[in-house]
Amino acid sequence: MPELPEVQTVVSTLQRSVRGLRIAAAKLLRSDVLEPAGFGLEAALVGRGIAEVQRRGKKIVIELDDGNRVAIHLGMSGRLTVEKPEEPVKKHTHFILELVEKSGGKSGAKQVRFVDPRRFGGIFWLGTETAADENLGPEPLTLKPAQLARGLAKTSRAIKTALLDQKLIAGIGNIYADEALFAAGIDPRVPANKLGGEQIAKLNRGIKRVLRRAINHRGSTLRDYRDADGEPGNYQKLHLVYGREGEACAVCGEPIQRIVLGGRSTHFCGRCQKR
DNA sequence: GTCCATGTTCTTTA
DNA sequence: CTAAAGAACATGGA
Repeated sequence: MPELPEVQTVVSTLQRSVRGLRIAAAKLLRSDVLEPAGFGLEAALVGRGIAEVQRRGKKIVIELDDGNRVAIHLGMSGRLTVEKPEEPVKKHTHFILELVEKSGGKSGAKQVRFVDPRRFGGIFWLGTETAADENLGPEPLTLKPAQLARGLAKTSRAIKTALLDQKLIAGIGNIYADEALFAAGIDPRVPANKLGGEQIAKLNRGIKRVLRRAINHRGSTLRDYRDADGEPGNYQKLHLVYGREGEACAVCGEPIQRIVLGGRSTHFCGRCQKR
């Protein structure tokens, strides 16, 4: 469920509560969520401080005070939440980090817990060498139109499908692809390499506008998504096409259509979005 | 029971 | 060989 705005919100809430803390314990409750398989994750983490928490595409990157990094991908149903150690451990909890103040104080211990029922997500040990970047295209919030144009020119897939390709642009998923195409007034079925320069510029602005607004509203909660404090997002209320099949388009009143593109449901307004 | 789901990767097809 | 299309992964909710 988490796309760039949701992951960014988790990272922001996490930064506030765990940056600078020391890892007192680490428990991997389900080893198959870890890559590389069999890596000594717990030993590598215990005793280290958390230097920084960052986002790259849809990945959460935790940087330790020794320069090593671990990435967490939430997949479709994953959550990374901060909880008190005495809180009951939820079903499908695969990993727990126990954190304490660096200056000894045993009070105020907290845990970061990774819960992921569907297990499409995972934990990736990056060490100091592996780039968090691997297989990821540019960040959409700082993307330049010429960069976007270069990526889109390389493929004849429908623009909607191309936007979901993380190697082309990192962080956009099914919700924001539909919303960005509506914002830009572009038909999701148009082949990516058939878009004109003006349309690409419009799309680039649409992507940024939609993602920024979604971040301001703390992401979209459809079912599973929560930030690190357990709070849902609000942007789902402002979706103009996603999940609104049959409802009147907010701009022209035409019913929103739903089709399937690249195996994913796709929502758009047949009147506002042109080829 | 059926269908669908905020994602990615592997396999098959053209 | 390569790009695109399709299937698969695992769980739960409607």
